[in-house]
Amino acid sequence: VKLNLAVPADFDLWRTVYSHGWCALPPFSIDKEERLFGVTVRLTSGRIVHLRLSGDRRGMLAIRLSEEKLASAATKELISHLRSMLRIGDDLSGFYKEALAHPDFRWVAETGAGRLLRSQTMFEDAVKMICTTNCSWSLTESMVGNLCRELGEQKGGHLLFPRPRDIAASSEKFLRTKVKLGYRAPFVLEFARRVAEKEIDPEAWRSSTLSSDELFAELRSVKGIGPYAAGNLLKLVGRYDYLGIDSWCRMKFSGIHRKGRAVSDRTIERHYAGFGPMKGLFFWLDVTRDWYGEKFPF
DNA sequence: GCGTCCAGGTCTACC
DNA sequence: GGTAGACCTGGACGC
Repeated sequence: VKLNLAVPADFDLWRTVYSHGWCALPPFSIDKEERLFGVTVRLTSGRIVHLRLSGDRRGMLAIRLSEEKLASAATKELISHLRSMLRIGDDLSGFYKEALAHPDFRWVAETGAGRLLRSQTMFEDAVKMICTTNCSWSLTESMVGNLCRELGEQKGGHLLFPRPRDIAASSEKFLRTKVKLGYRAPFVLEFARRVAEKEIDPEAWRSSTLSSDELFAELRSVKGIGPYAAGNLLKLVGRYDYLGIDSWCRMKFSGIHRKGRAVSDRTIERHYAGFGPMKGLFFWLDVTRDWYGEKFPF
């Protein structure tokens, strides 16, 4: 099945795909030769659908589905997930207006940058974020790949991220030795169990009416989610008032603004303090600016 | 080949 | 509320 989805004029598929590292982790995939973005989605019926997207036409997304047929309700659900993952409904016009006022950030509006790719669920985003902490990117890829292969599902060679109950049914030993989560294993297991038992509802974080400070505190109450992880998860629910600094950002900031000299987080905080509630997005785009000159940044 | 260091941090214990 | 030390893993680095 082929579908066309209308998107806002300022939406750019590849800027969104390469907004951060998630596009390199399953259930996302990139076909560089065909210039297609792949994603596998689980519908509430349990059906698994693989999509391949091309964004060559401005204002339109061309979608190819792995299915021969799909009922209209299922198609509607699929589109809804896609819009959420690609942040198609996010209104960035205010942000772009503000960006145009900063000479160093005019490129942001011109290139359609600023939509940060997210997973089908907030649970998946949170577990992946824990898997980025205190390790190299290659280890993050290994942990997420192992979670999908060992506990998720597969269809047609396409991996799907495990549900909370799939992880909850495993054990700390399995997560340590097979999935290679290391000391993160008890954190991920406890989080998955609390979500599976409906003690925590990560999906509600996306529409929470709490203030950002309160939501930040709630995210921090999950073991394994510290200031870095909470700050970046807030960005994935559309709140950009925390920076979510890690050593990679620190190094990039130092190269861009301090000639490579070591910088403290307080210095970085001060640098973006004048950017208001969108400072987290200004910060992230600043340190990833060199990605936007590349066809495939990684 | 082997030991050490540290990375896209966080927790706990202790002050 | 601030800080030291421990923590899994694996790749980079020095010897």
